[in-house]
Amino acid sequence: MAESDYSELGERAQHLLKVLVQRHIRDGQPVGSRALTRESGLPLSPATIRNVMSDLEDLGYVQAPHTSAGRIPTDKGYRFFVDSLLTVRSLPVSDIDQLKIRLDRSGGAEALVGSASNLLSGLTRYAGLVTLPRHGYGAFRQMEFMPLSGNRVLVIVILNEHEVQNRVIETNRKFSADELRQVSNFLNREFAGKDLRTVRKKLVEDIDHTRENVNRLMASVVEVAEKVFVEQEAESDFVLAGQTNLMEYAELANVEKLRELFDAFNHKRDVLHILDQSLQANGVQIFIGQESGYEVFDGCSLVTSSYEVDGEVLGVLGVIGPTRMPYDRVIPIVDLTARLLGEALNPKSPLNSD
Amino acid sequence: MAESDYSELGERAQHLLKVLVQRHIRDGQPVGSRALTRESGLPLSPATIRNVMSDLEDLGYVQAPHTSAGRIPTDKGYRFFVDSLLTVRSLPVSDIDQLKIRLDRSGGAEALVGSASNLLSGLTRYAGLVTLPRHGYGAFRQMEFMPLSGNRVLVIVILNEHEVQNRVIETNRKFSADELRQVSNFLNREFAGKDLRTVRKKLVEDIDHTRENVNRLMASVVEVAEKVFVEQEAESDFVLAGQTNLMEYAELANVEKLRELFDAFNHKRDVLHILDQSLQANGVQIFIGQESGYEVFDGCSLVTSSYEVDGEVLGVLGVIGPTRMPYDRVIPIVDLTARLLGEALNPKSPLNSD
DNA sequence: GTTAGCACTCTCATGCGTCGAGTGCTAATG
DNA sequence: CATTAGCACTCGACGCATGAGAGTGCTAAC
Repeated sequence: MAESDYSELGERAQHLLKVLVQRHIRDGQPVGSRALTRESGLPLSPATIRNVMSDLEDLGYVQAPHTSAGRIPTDKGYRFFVDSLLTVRSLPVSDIDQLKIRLDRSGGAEALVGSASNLLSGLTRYAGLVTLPRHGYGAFRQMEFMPLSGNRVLVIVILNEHEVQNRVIETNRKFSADELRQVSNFLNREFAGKDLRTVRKKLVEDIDHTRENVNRLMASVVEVAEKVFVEQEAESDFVLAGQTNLMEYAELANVEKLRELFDAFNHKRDVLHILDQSLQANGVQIFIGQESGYEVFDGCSLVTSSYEVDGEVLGVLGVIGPTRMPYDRVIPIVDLTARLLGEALNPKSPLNSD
Repeated sequence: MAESDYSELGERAQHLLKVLVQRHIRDGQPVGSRALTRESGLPLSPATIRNVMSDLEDLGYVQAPHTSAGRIPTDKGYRFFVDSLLTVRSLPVSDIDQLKIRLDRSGGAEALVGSASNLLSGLTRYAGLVTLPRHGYGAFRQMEFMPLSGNRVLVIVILNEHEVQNRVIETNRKFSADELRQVSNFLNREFAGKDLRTVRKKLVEDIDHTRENVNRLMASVVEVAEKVFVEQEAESDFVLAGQTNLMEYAELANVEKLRELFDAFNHKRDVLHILDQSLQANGVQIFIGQESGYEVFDGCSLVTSSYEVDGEVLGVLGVIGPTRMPYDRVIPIVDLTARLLGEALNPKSPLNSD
């Protein structure tokens, strides 16, 4: 049998690795040569299998916990499995329905994201995570100002039907309610719905035509608006659901390990860094074990996908669970959730009665 | 020695119970009769102690894990300990300083509450929890309404310099911007700065008074305002910090138990119910084990205190940890945190440069 | 009421032998 | 030359006995 693949692994070895990983995913036990002869479907004796296993071990795809146990896949083994050997199942209708029905579209983006996270964790029984969507398009719908005491002004930015942000800014002088009303009228008339960059350019052009002080206000208003968007971008955050699910899995069952993991969730930094990597790529991405560069995630895998609205990537979602995970089931769940979330976030979608 | 106490326990038994609990809190082991003779300071032989222990066991204050182990306190034993035997230490200056300095007063109420929760968990190495303050006390400064599409109206409630809340509400008919302006003018003129409860009472009175002659709008005003207030009040929630700290403690170290506990934190309902009980009482309250009525908290204790501004209770804070907990240290921490939080929340406080 | 003495109980750690699973190696085989 | 049967070997899991240590309850004496 000639090697039909460029890889270092022959076809037979690949097939055996596939069976081994599948079996190990199923029951979590080390897989012995006898079991493989039975399940591989190949007409090979255990002894032959052992030779192949020995090769696989030398190449780093599998390892033996101790001398007289079967083999379990290494991270490298899992990596090869998901990259080359995995055949993704199509999702059972019941799951698809669950996702479609139970995704809560009634609230704002935050509620939506929370709901998606819950669904992910519920369907997979792992921890679900979804980053909050960036408001990359940078358009506001309406802006209002309200005078506070002193020189402070409350700026309210209405992004869409559900999202409202507010900030208190310090201006260089006191503005009356009337003045502020004028400003907001002007801004809303001229710029509502426009991209923020356009707004700023236009304002800079107009700067001579308008009275000095009001202009200043507008400038700082635009600054604030920008801050709102930038902050949204920077303040990237994610919603975690079902982290306690992870306590069910034997491979993570020692308290030490779990604590590290939970702490990582709380600090968010490391998790966000990994999720960021997924932001660029499109489609489902898989991080196995320490591949991500973080020791904490040893023994864990992340299955992620970016989600997008109108072709623009707004965020990432996914699940985190033990590396020993039924990828063929988890991948389509993550994939579909990402698509549904993107759709639900799209104000133009026919499903959204905006 | 005559019984100098009305309780079922003689003085000597009480003293021995106290020493036993203290020792058990210190090292977590069952306490034997020999250890007690040594540490009690009483001129008694182990045999005598054993007799007393036997009595204490019959009465349910202590129990023996097995025949030939020492005794450990039961929940009832702990209860008696904290009620009658405990002498609270005064807090080391370093802790007081930590609390005073590290309580973050720069942000709004939410930031403050988060900071308090962190401090609680940091100082005790248990989980800290703080409910968000009810806004029932204060005055709202200003209210504004903004029409959105359909029957939706954006309601903005400015509570103080830092707190601005907004809600999107669904009204029974469409309001024009002018109508809404009238409404907010009316509300601000009549009620700005008034206590929210007064406002509500006044509004309810007005609804009878003016039902006939004033237009439909006014009725809607009442309804709208009511909705905002009610939602504010109902949204009782707490901020949890350092839950992973709990994974350090041996008595909670099995994953099963921890999971139940964490799930309880997530669902919030049970925890909130217990915290509510503490809302009535003033001063530090202690819930030991299942006293609270929830099985989940077996093996755990909550030390809570309500916090108040100007004599009005706004919320509850506390820590949750294993029942085997150095109460003499934890109690003053909770107590002081509650007082500091109340002070930091008080807009009239000289510390707050409002 | 208190105490010394003693038999008893229970946990925990240790060591030992056995079993089962699975391996690596070697020599035989088609 | 790849494949296979056979076999000795290794390792973890389990059950069992054993002994030490800690602490108790009971009884009889003080």
